[in-house]
Amino acid sequence: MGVFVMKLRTMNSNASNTQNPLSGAASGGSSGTAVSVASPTFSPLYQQIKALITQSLQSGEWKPGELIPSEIELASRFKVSQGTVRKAIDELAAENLVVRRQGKGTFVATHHEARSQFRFLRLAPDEGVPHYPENQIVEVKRLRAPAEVARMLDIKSGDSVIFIRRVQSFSGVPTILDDLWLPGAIFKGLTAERLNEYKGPMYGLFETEFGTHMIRASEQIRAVCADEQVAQLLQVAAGTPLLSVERVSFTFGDKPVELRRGLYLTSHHHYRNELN
Amino acid sequence: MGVFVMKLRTMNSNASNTQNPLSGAASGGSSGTAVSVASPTFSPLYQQIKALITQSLQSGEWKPGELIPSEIELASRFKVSQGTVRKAIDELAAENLVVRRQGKGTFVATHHEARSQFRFLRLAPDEGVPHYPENQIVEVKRLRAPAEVARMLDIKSGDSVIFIRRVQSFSGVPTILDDLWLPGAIFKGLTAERLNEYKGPMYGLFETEFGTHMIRASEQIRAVCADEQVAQLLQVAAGTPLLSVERVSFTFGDKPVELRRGLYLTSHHHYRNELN
DNA sequence: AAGTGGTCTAGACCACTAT
DNA sequence: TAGTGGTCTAGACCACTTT
Repeated sequence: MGVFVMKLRTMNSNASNTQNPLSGAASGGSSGTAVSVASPTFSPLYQQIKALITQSLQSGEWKPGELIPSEIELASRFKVSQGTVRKAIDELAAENLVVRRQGKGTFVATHHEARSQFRFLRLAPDEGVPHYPENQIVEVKRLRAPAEVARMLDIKSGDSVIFIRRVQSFSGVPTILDDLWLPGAIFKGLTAERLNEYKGPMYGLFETEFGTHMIRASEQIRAVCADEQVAQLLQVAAGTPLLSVERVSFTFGDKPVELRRGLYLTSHHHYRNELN
Repeated sequence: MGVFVMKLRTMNSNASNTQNPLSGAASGGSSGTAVSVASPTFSPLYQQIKALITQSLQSGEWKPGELIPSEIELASRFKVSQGTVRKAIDELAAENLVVRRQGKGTFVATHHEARSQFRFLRLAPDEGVPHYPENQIVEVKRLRAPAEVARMLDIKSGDSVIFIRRVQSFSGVPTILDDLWLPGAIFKGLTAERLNEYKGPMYGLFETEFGTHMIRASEQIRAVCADEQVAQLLQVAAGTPLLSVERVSFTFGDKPVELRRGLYLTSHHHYRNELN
């Protein structure tokens, strides 16, 4: 591994420390590692280290919830200073891929924690504290991906996808109707039983049972009116205004692995967003 | 100023460098400076420096768009290392209070820049690239703050507030109806003429003309139906579903200085949100 | 007491911009 | 050429957690 990093180091004119007087050698288009440069842009060492750590996260060398090696140990492994490892981990922590705990170590982020329950659920009650809703699976079936769905999931039209429809309720009041489309190749074997058995956030199940960790998502929000079918499922009058939240979720490598269309009843809840 | 920082330093058991062997002295509840501890919690030096820089931003010592002193100069002024100043500025940059430009320096953030035009405007067209909308001021008047508005703006019920109603259009199509309430004490002299004369983002005008820089905002989003009056202003049928976006904007010191209720037509646009 | 992340410093060199 | 922010290192000590 040391040699590997040395290689990386020489890929940039970045050898500033006196102990490693490797110089010049602007980014050569040599072997095609994951970190190799697509453009001849400058890439600092800590970014390369970050990429290496991310690879270990993706490959499952360190699993969600587990402790990763200490900064000193990683520095030794990669043959860089602790400060450089620290900066790499700083960015990973900012992206919620890992969680730092002073005195204990750095842990792989997981969706099985109270802390991250509301990271992807932005609907909050107008009054009172947020609660996690009850789930009711309405339907689970396999189908062939329509063109639109295939495009969003970056798979071929007609490929197998798993369709899930569920209703989420707060204190027994139906509030969210979700339709999900998941690539069949990744979520093979996902059934209504498994979804119903599982108590907790769906992304936790995906992470544990299918090895797929959602790391970010992109949402498009619109206002729509409930049609007859939706109105019945949410137990409201047809024509009731609803928030339409279309989400694409991504795992490592910016790979889309979930398409979701949520309809939110906002009579007593709202979608919360902080602009910074 | 040097003495001031020395004081700060001794407020924590934080004097780790060998050149400044000030020791112990756990946070005493002494004099009430801006940085003084409300709770006896540990506050690192760079946070204190960050607070001092923020004060200079708030006081207008460095105005929006201007260059602030270099890291080395600030380090000298505050009698700390460049690395400590750097970490303070890193956080200010992450919060969009300043902008770093390699080789040029660090600048005070401003709302008069293409970069930040869409920081507080999340409505994007379903197809094509985002554009900044045309403004049409419908109404500007002074009134006494209703209880609800006063509560949100942290002023007294009945205090003077300025009410603004405007319509924003994309390519001539009315899409956003905004109602704004601003504290009269801060925005004294704001008229329809000034709003109409001014080309560019409203927050830029607030920043330049009223010395009030919005630094963050909190939004609550719901789905509603257009009533008769709204429908007429947006030139749609009554009952059309609209996004209701209720925003409270804050300036330094978490002081609320704007209440805004936007109604967004989402037939050909959507509210974009990235979850990380 | 030992190990972890968190802070702070000092010094070197690199990348970028302006003069 | 000089000045700025950006990266990298090495070493010290602090705060927190566990043994």
